[in-house]
Amino acid sequence: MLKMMMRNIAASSSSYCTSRRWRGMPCLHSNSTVVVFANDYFAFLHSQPSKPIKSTRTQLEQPSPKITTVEDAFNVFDRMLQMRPPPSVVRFNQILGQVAKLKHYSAVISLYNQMGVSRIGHDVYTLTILINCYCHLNQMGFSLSVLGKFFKLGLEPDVFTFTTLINGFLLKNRVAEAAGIFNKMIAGGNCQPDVVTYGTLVKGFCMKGNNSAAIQLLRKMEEGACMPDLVVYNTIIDSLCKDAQVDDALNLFSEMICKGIAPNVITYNSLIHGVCKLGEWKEATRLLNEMVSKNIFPDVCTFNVFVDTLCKEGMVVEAEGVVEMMIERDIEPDMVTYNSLMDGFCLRGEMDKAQKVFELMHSKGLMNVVSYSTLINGYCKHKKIDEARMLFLDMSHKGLVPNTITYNTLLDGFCKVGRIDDAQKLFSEMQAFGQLPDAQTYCILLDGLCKNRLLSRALQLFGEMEAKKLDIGIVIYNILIEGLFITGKNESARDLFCGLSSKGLQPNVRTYTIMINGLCIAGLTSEAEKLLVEMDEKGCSKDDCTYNTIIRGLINNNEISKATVLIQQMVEKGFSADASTMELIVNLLSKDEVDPALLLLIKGPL
DNA sequence: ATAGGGTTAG
Repeated sequence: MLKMMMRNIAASSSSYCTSRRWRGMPCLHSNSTVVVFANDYFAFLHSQPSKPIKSTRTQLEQPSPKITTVEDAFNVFDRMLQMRPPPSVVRFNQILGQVAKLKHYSAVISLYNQMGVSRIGHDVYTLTILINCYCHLNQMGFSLSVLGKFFKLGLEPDVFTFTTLINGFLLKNRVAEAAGIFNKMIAGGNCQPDVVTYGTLVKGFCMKGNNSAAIQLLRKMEEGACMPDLVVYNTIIDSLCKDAQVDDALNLFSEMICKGIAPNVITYNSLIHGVCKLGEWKEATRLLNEMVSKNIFPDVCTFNVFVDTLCKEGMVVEAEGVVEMMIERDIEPDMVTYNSLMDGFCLRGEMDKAQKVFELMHSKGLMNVVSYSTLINGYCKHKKIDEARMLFLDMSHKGLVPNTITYNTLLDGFCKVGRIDDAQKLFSEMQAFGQLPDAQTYCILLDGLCKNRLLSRALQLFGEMEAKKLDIGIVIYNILIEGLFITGKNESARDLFCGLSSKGLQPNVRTYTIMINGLCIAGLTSEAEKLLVEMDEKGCSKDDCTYNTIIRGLINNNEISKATVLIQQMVEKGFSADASTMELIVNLLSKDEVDPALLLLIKGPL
């Protein structure tokens, strides 16, 4: 089996380079890095003992039957309500708590209402569970009215209650209110925040992308307020990893260990995810080795990170190998696993295989909104819009509610095949069904309108965005500027660009590239070159797209020597010519208009 | 005895 997998890897490795991360590096090299990793990884896994199988004794020792479904809960609850005298509120709380853990928050609320009808009393625990459910259902208003109930009943909210509320506000991005409760706790004296309260706030900072504030709070905790625990460290380590600050994460990781706090599987999963995203396979393997040497065993999440990373690098065959290994090791692949695999096939355009995974999931009863969105995305990206639409209709029949991401995916699909009217219909439809458009929705639609040269409709949409007081960022202006160039409104494009700073916005690398492209097409290469200088001055570094754009622009305007200088610069910086730039260069070479050494430079040593 | 914070996929 392993040998078979190795053969698969060897056979498939040379052609499987779709990595964006290693763009600019010779393809073969990047692949061999991955293969080295994959070999190490597979060999490594086989050399490790399996995770100890849970003894059946502990299962027998469980005092009460565990509730695994909402139906169970309703049945047990019914029986309890009929008992005379009724069981204590503690028993009811246990059921509510378990259903809440299953994330069936509205079920908890209806169970709670049944308690009320049967005149079962409730206590601080009950109400705290209730608040938590309303928080997760985005109904902070009800959460607060439950808080009012405390006072009416003469109950004292405790640190659990306040922490739950703080978490609720943070989930809704209402940081000020969350901080308000926290400060009142500190000032109040009788209910001080504990490590969970601090941990919740740390998470809030991390969600806002403010890692340094999170670390500051950590330091404050260390000073004595209350000692940080593993969860607090995990929160920050994960956030650092998500922001590609893996070195900082690893430093914090060592610091944590020095303080005597042992990492767990979650810590390692975050770190492995972080290094995988950077393409650092060796480091991922090292961490995997390290965790097992500490008797921390990879779980479904760990494997999913590897499956997903391999899929995103185009190595679906290898990812399938990892899935087989999971099964071998008694770790059941879950929705996340299959969704990643499906996405991997979609990325490679192997839609039949993606469809097969989808059907497999269906037969296992493992389908969620993400599964549909992923496959819809696959079909859209390959312009099979009708298949995508069918799936979209099918998911509603299965009782799955399309979310904003699903709508965005399909919207983009319609736009990319030029079906703008369908897109705008869907845009109204999503709002009618209560799915709020987000920033990305507007970007997709605006871009669709611009790319299809429907500038007046684009400007109308932009007007709506302004009227709704939406936060209009640089990405939206990039789309508009490009749209103005596409429709030949060069002057307006330049005006919009020049007016950015007055709106408090900084052009980014994409903005400059769009400007450079537009100016070159208009024949204004010297102005485009001025922007290149401006980028340097403003510390906005050029990417491969910028280089390809200016080089193409110069060649098309017959400024070959200037183009040559930039080609050299591009290669020195580790970027490479894309297909269309390459075509232009090859064309020049055939006309003897450029130094043949240049081709070698671009293509690399033959 | 029962309640609150941390990991993976579109």
